[in-house]
Amino acid sequence: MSHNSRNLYKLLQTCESLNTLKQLHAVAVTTSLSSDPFILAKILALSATSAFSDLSYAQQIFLRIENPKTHEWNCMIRAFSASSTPQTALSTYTQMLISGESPDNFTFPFLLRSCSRLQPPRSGELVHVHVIKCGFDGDAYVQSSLIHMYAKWGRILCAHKVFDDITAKNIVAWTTMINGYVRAGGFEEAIRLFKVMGSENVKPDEVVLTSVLGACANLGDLELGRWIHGLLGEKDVVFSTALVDMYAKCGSIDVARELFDRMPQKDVILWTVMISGYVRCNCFREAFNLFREMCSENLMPDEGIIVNVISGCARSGDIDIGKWTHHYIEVNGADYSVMIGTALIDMYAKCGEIDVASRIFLRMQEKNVCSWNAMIGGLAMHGEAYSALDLFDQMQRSGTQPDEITFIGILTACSQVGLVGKGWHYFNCMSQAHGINPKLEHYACMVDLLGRSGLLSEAEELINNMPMEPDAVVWGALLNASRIHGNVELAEKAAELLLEMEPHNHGVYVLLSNTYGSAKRWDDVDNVRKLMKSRGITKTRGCSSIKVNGIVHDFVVGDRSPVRAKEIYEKLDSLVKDLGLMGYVAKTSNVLFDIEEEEKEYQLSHHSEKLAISFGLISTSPGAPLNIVKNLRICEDCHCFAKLASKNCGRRIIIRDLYRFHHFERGSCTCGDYW
DNA sequence: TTAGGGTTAG
Repeated sequence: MSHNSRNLYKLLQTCESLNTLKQLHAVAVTTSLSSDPFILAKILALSATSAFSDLSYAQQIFLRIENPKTHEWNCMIRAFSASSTPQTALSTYTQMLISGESPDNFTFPFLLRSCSRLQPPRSGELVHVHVIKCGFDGDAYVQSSLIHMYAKWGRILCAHKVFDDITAKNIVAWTTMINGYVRAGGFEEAIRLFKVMGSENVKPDEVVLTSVLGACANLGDLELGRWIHGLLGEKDVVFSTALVDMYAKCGSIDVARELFDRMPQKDVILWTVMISGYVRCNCFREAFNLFREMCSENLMPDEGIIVNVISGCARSGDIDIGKWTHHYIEVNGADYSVMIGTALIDMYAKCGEIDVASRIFLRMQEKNVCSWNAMIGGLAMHGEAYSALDLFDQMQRSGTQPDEITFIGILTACSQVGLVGKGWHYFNCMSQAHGINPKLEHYACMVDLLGRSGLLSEAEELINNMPMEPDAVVWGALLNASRIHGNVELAEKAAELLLEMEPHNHGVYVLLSNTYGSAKRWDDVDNVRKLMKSRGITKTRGCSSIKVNGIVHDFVVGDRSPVRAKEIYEKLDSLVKDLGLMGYVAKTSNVLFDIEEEEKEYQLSHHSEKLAISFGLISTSPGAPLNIVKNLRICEDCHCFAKLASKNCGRRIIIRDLYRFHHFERGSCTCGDYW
């Protein structure tokens, strides 16, 4: 190396921006120093893989290298492996082989990283064969890269096979394997491996412990999580973020917040973790406050945070914040991503604005299975069963493969309109045509569908033939169906099993009691109430909220204090009267007390008032006349007034057909409000 | 020049 070359090389080593690099490159060209292989290789490396890399610039340089050696090829493969087009790394590798250069131990880790980012198996398996042929299967770096690739593809057994074949496993191999299990949802296995690692005297570091924290978070293993915290304290931001996430997911949201506040430097992921922690704990106000705090600090929220905030709105039913966030996206960014679009569809659907959800869905350029699922599920939730089924056909025509969530939406849709035959068809289709084995949730949907349609013995038979143990949701569906169809015997059986599983679930007592009430078995009603009392179980009072112009109005059963209560109840009385003229007769058999018919009817209509208001049947806007909104319907079971829409104020209205509605609170019908 | 770690939608 000449004196000039050495000086230029030194300058290149201190180069920190693309501009400087380009200037130094110009110097090299004008002084003919670019013919020096060391100089050119350094310029190539900086343009291809540095923090300020420019891939097309690197490609231009590479093309001018006459006979690139393995080192230069590696440089390009490495650059492509991290680029948005990882498949280019593979074609570069092929060109390298054609050019006559051989891969070395550095080539494969880059190449395998590219493969891990592509759909399996593509060329990944072929690269694995090359690894073996070239004799690099004993290289520790290559082995870890192979484990990583298979694990990322979800082929955890292949990954484990590679792992098992390593005679001297280093900490990186252990970490890759443990993390592979965490990604695949094998949390217990991850922790088991971590313990084996300890028994083999491999000292854990913060990287492997970060993965183990992920397993603790998902298993709710606060004890192990705390132990890890005690072991390392609060290391770098990645480890500390995993700690915050672990505490939040284990329910210790306050500890998570303390840690978050203590962090000297907060990056976007840390903010996301804290906000999503609040959303998960149903602390929506805190989540939103933190989101605004972040925005006010001029930190640009990324996709993850926005998705979190929107999903918080979907769950809390706070459409105002949802719309604010939607507006924020429209103002600050152009098109929204698949994830944000999907979250918006879900939010609008759950907040009752299915038309807005549909418009967003139609506008989305790119859709994945989640987007279709959100829309199908949204339509099903709104009782638009046939639209949901049509969309399912469209989805298949578009080439998107349905998954297990899709079928939950489809079966829910069938349940809405009592499509028993179609329900069976889709249920069977799942495994036969799509290779998806029905899970507990699908069985619960089928039991619900059959049960509601009056096919109680078929529903019971399905439960008896399930390949897994039925859970509380499945028995709950049967109990509810038994209540609807007045089958006391079956209701008792379901309730008994349910109470074994969930002795404190007041909904079970309510449903059972209602079933006895329908059968006029007042002594049994009384017994259930005594049982509840002796077990210290109290029924939470039914409550609905509606937010009008930023003010939340709560309507609790029997509470007559809401704003404009007098007007509302007067309106309601006239509504009930009109309904009577229209031929509506309240079905009072579900009311539990052995009271006069007239009194029952009164209770029913005035229970319904809060729902009528909640669901927008009666406008409560200040100054606005109390109008009855169109599309009034009555729930045959619980007599609520409902509109052809649903709101997710912690409750859902599920529509079966034009004049038959059912009002649910996550699995148990709130008809139980009529105590 | 090479391998391992944190979040997020249905």
